[in-house]
Amino acid sequence: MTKVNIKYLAEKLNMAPSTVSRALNDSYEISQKTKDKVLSLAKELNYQPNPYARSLRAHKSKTIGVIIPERINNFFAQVIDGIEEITQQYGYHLLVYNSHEDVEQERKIISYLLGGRVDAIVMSVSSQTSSTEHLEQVQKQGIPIIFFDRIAQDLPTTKFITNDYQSGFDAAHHLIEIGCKKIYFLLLSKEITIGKERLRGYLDAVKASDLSFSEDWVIHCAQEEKPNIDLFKSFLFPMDRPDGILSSVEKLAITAYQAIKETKLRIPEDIKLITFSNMKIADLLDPPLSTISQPAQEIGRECAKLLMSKLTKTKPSPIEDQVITIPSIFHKRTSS
Amino acid sequence: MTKVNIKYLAEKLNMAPSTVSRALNDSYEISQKTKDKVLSLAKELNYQPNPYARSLRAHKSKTIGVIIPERINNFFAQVIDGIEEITQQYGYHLLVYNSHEDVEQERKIISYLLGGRVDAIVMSVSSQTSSTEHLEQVQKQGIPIIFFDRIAQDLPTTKFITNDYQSGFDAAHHLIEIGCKKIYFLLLSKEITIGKERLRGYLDAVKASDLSFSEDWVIHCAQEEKPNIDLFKSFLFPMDRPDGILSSVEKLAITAYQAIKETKLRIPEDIKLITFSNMKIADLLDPPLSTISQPAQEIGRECAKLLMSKLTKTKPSPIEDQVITIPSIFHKRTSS
DNA sequence: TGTTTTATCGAAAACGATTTCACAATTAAT
DNA sequence: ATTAATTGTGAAATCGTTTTCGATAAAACA
Repeated sequence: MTKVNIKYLAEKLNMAPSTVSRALNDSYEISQKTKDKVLSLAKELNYQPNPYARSLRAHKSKTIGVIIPERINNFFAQVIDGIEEITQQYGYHLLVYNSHEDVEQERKIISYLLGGRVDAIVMSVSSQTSSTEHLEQVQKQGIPIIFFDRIAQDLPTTKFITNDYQSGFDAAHHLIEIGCKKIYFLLLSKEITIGKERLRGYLDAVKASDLSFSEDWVIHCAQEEKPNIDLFKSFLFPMDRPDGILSSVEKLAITAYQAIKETKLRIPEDIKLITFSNMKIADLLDPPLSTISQPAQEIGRECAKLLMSKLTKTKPSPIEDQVITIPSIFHKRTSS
Repeated sequence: MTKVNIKYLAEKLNMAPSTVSRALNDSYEISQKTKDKVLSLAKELNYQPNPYARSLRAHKSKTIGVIIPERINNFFAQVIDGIEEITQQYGYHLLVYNSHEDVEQERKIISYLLGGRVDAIVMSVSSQTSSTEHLEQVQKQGIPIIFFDRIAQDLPTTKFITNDYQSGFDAAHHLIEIGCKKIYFLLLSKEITIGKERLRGYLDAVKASDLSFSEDWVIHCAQEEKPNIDLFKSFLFPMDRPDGILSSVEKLAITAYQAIKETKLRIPEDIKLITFSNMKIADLLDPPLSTISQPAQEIGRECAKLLMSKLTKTKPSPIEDQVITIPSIFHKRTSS
């Protein structure tokens, strides 16, 4: 199989490669007759331009790097769908990486992307990420990087988040209103911004009430499921157990459901539960789970729109340092 | 910002670019002293090789294209995690595309990938895909392509599937054994292989029993949720409703659960249900849902292992035409 | 008729890394 | 002491496109 490239087409047509290239790109300098000849042969031989030669020449890869901390998660899957929906219209490709909530992995991935493999990066940082040197590096290299959901607050760039503080406040307030006296907050990591913001909302709501809040209502959970099950059971069995739980991430709420099932406590009679989650089937759980769901696809679309507008402009304006908030929606179901 | 490339390093070091390149690649032809000088400057200036220049030269992209029909789906997410786990060890990157169960999209994606953007493709075809010309094209171009789960049967390549026939048979048999007299089979599309195989297993189990099977037990569903809800309700309300349902894909089982909820029928007393699904939380549904779950990550790993072994060999042997079966696991829960 | 536009195309450089070939300089062999 | 082999490096070609810079011929103008 001889690979069909521009030079090959040029030979066949008895023309210069430059002419063929221009014809393929519909340049005004080329006569219609020549264009027709080139295009027809190109189609006949099924010519496909080499993207790497192009990228090398143009210093553009038409590729976006996407880094998420977890792939088996509806929220992130929806965000990527949203990103793809837009980028695909502009002929951009998506290189997707999973950091598995691991900073080291995240650093490695970033280093892969530093050589110009992608034109921009959109990411949600791992729950371990506290230092952001590796992310600053990206900016220094001149590669646009934007964040969503779990953001690197200090980096001067655009970040898309939901109204985490407000949602945390509202959810806690709701639990208080329906009679909870002791509301635990499940936290995956102190590092990530969303955790902090949701916690802040919860704290303010609790403190604004006349509940006797204590520091140990905030539960610092592990990444893995096993230790969390044990942890949850340890506070569910005693007499002074909580009567409400607000989970800052879906994963922990699922584990809590499982732990509660084992204790024979009833939801919502004995204990009420609300979680941040983009699960599709919260309705079908036993009992249906109250959730705060994020506009994931829209977040993805907004990220992509911003990047596309920046990247396709000939005069590349820098990405503003701003935080854009897209509100979440609270779905009250039986669990609360 | 001056971009630091090999030529720039060479100038700084007063050496030829070729020497620098060789030093960076740890060539035996270069003295240790020179290597040290080059490496230290490269590190100092944070040199990153340009992947596109490399790819152009080497005719290799170190990139794998992954095409799935649905992103918000645990099965496919797990498969990709499995693929990434392996490919990442070899320094390969993943370009991920969602065909949204649409052949046209699928064709478009394939055409993007034809120009040598990826070294290989691993995919699961859309439920609409009946003709496979576009997939043959890929092979003609010399790009290895392998399939998993939803395979293109006629293409001579390696395909990874689960024991769909057997699982279909076993699930149907199980429903018969626990007393079902009228078992409907939910089919997403006649086109896809897994649907056909699972259906075949179901049919054989039903025909081996003394149930009075009728063609209309096989329900051809739509892609969207709305019409399916109506469709399901239309056969759930009448007196001659089924007392068992076997769903060939998760999505349809979820919709069925919702429809059943609206009819006030009880699961499993009035109607029993089993589905193919990789849902993590089948346990937490109301009632817990019996599933046949596929070893998704392992499928992904096996796909990637095969490709890596083929691609990293200097003497590239062709990919065999074979079907590799990795068995699913049946999880009996309350719904059956 | 002579000069300037305009239309159409080709030659060659460039993108950044790798590799083939060649060539010194040094060391080993005869 | 002369030749052969070895070691370390540089020059230049290459991968496939795009683009700059000309070049030619035809058309338009004076």
